[in-house]
Amino acid sequence: MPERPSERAHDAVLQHIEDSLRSGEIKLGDRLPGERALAEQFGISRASVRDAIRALEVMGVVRSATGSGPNAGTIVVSDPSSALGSALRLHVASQRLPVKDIVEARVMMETWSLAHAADANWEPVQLEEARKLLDAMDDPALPSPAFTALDAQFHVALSALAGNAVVSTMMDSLREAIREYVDEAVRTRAQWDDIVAELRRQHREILEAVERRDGDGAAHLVRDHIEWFYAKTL
Amino acid sequence: MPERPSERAHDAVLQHIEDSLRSGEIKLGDRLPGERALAEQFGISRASVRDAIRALEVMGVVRSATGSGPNAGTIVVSDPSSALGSALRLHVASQRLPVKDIVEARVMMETWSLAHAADANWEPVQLEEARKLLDAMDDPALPSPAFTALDAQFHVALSALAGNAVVSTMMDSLREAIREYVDEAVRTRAQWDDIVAELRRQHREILEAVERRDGDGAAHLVRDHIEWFYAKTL
DNA sequence: CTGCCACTATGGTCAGACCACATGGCCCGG
DNA sequence: CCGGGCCATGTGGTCTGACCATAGTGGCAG
Repeated sequence: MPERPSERAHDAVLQHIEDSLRSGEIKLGDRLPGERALAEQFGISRASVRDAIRALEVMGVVRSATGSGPNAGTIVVSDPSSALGSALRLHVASQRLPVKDIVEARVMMETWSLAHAADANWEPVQLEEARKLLDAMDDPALPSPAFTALDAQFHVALSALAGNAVVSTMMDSLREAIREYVDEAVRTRAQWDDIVAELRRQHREILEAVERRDGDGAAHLVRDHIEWFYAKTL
Repeated sequence: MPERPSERAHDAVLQHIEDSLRSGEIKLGDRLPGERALAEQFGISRASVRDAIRALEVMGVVRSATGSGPNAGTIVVSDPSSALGSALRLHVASQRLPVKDIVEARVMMETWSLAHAADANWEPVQLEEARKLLDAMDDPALPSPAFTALDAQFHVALSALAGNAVVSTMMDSLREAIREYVDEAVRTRAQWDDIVAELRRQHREILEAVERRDGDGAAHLVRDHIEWFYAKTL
């Protein structure tokens, strides 16, 4: 198999980073060598190194910052949610992925999460944080974008109870992908106050179902909750 | 709204492309202007344009090719699966996303797909293509990587029956994220021939359940199928 | 001891050049 | 008139070297 399809200069860096990540040689929070150092190390130009870094940044694997000190440079983070969210958002924009399917997928994941949360081992503090989010959402003076942001955090917090990082990450991504879409729809919506009141009620109801370990009940409630909201706004 | 959070030079291009995508000004299959043209158009350097193009490429929104002619240049494609798959693979490598959760998420999506496929309107030709994949997998001389590749296609074809682009895309991504992982496990596995024989049997069984519109049956079969396979190999 | 400021290392951007590649048309020979 | 080979052209890919903006750091002066 003498195939060498990846002669691209920056692929070498990409491959090396991935291998180092897999072997544990570099891990979350570590700083990568500077771009100039990597360029010399691999015998390629700094521009090509930047290509690789850019790719990693888009995928949410690293974060770059200028300046000096411990917070500067290229640091290994792990933020799959926003990375996947951005990608999905663009594919929604290009009409490759219908919004309807996004919502449907979200219902699938969220019902699954709550159904499984009933049998999972989560810390009571997790539920408490979700409740604090609901308390914050009770503020009548809250502008709608702030409300929807808290709403997103609440749903992510709930889905995290199932203990599956992939599912909650993807849920977060889906939400992020259509966030602007939803905010725009909400902004032009009359009767927003009435909708918010109903959302608050439904949220409390869902939280109580989770609290009493009623997985099926919580799943049904959240399905109705999401579908009601999207029917009302979109 | 005097906010200018995006001072980055390449963000302007990114934003413009996204807007053009959303407005339908550019659509799938279109060619973007050349990098030099874009640089002049936005008053930035070609390097910054390349940063934006690279980001789009990583997200699976465009594809770049050298040379001239209709197949060269930067073309709008829409390949979310491989893009999300690559990103997920790296996050698995960095141990941010456990393989166990990937498999669990895959079970969730695939059971959902088959359960919904029973009520969905799919073309009989879709089932026929899935069957052809199974026929190809009957070849006893098939090397294991080719078998698992066909297996992946079969599962994607099945999940496509539910008619949800987001779910089948994510399923494909999950599969891609742990493909090398699975292939490696399979390669070092004794009794591979026996496993393949059982996989073939289960595949036919699943296909038949879908064919007779038995959604619950198909869902249960595919759950057992996936969990059996991963218990056997990983 | 304190506050200011130059120094330094980082990523971000720019400019201009050359390379590898694929096409399409031109030219020349048949 | 036709066919094949060759080169002009335009594409992305890479390289070089420079300068800018930023943010810690450490020394220096008060």
